[in-house]
Amino acid sequence: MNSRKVRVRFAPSPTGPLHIGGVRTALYNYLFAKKHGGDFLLRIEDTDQNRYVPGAEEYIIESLKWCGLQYNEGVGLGGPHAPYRQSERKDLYKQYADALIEKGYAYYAFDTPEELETIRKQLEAQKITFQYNPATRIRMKNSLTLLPEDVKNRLAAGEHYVIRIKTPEDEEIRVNDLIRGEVSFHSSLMDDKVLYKSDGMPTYHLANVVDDHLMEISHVIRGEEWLPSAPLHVLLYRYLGWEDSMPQFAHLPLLLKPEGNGKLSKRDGDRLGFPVFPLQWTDPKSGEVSSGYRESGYFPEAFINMLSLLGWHPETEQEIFTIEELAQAFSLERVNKSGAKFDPEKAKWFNHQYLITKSNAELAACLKTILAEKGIQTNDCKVEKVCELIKERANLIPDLWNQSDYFFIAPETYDEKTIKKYWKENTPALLNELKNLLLSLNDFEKETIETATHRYVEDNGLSMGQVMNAWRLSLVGAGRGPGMADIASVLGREEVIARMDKALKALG
RNA sequence: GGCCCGUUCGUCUAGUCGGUUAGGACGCCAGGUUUUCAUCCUGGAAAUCAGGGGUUCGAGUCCCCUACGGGCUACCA
Repeated sequence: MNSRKVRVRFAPSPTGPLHIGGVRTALYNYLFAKKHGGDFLLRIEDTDQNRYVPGAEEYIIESLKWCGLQYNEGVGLGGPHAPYRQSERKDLYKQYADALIEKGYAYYAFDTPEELETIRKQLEAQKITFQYNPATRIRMKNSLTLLPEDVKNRLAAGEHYVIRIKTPEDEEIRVNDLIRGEVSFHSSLMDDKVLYKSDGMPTYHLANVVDDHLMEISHVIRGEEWLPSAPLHVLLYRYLGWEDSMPQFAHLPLLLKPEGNGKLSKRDGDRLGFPVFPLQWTDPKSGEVSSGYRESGYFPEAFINMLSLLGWHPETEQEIFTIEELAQAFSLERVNKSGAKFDPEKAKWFNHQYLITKSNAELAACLKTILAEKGIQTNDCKVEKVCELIKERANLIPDLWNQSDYFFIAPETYDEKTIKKYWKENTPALLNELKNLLLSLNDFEKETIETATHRYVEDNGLSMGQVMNAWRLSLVGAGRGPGMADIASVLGREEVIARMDKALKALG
């Protein structure tokens, strides 16, 4: 049992965009599979037709692709256990529900949703929560209480029914969790969950267990919200006769809101100003747009690296990992038990770490896209040079533009603070002298400019600050950016002189 | 309400076999480098290990209780 091949799955429900908690679950599954040379599958759990959201499945697939979480089998790819979409496996599940009934581990229930709702409401008034369980099922309308003849007639008449598990009355059910250790539940507190719905679809519980078994899943790595139903799943494996090959469970802690309490939700992102989704998502019904990491200018490697450390810690203090290194270092034993609050600031730091290691050509490609959107014409050589100069200053891809705009567009305004600090009475005279000096140079290479301007400062007993910062103000419009010789050489002599003239005119 | 899980600097966390000045990272602050910003370097503040009881020569580490947080409690996943 322990020597069997590692096969894990990511099994989202297409009810909307995948949020970063889901991506992390997929990531941990992926890393675990990679680490053990196993398989990683994508299964779509669309057994609830009412909650189906168009585009969600495509979104999930595209997200995994962007993150680089390549799966070996699954929706869109196929594989030996196809189909991988539960709605397409619909016919498969009924036989297992029937088998359970036959063995006496499940039963038909004819109570309508309305009837159950009424009972719930009545009990709620008495502050009692209704549970369909060993204690109450004898009072309900099901094949345990009805005459066999009656049941047969109802079924023959096509009456709506569900199939519920027959929970044992007094049994301790132990679930071994790879992250939490042994967790036990008492069966008397569990309910007779519906396994098969009246619409002919299985519920998550049945479909999940059946598919995991059929697909030979060795480890179920999923969110903590599933821990309470784990004993039900254990029971199902047992009743279906699959206990020997039951997968091992690992329930991941949840991702929490950055501030306040509660788990991270769709709303938090845009309220707090950071994405909760890997990709931008437009709600097909409301048209509401939620931002994504990709569109916000994160690199997938950085995004993945950041997520990997949210709830897991390697043995060393290394923080920057390629996905291969992550797979190598990953282990479920080192996954935390407690929920993690997401920190947008650290996410930016991660991106910066990746951004500065990118080649100038790669960054230039990113910047060129932005320039094109803005309709700015330029040449590749310049864009690459600009990227080299400003990469230390950028966190996200859009910063490539935010930190380099002045290379492409002359300043329209001049920063007040910088004016106050560096634009003195003698500044115009200095800039005019500097202008003449620049005009007299044989070429406009960085080194030439640097040598000449430095000598000018020295020969005239000036300070670097008073000359360079005023010059900077005239070319950039503010006190930021790389060295002046760099900026000037990229801008070119003509543009530099024009900007100096413009500043002299504007600031006097 | 019931059941289950959790609780180390603001945040992510190290700490797995009980003996540490409780370590790192992000962020923050200060200083340095730099013509500015950013980077970089150095330093700093920051957790009485949720609280209280035990066990022990000794507990963040083991046990119990309490508090707080979270999850689940659908013919949703």
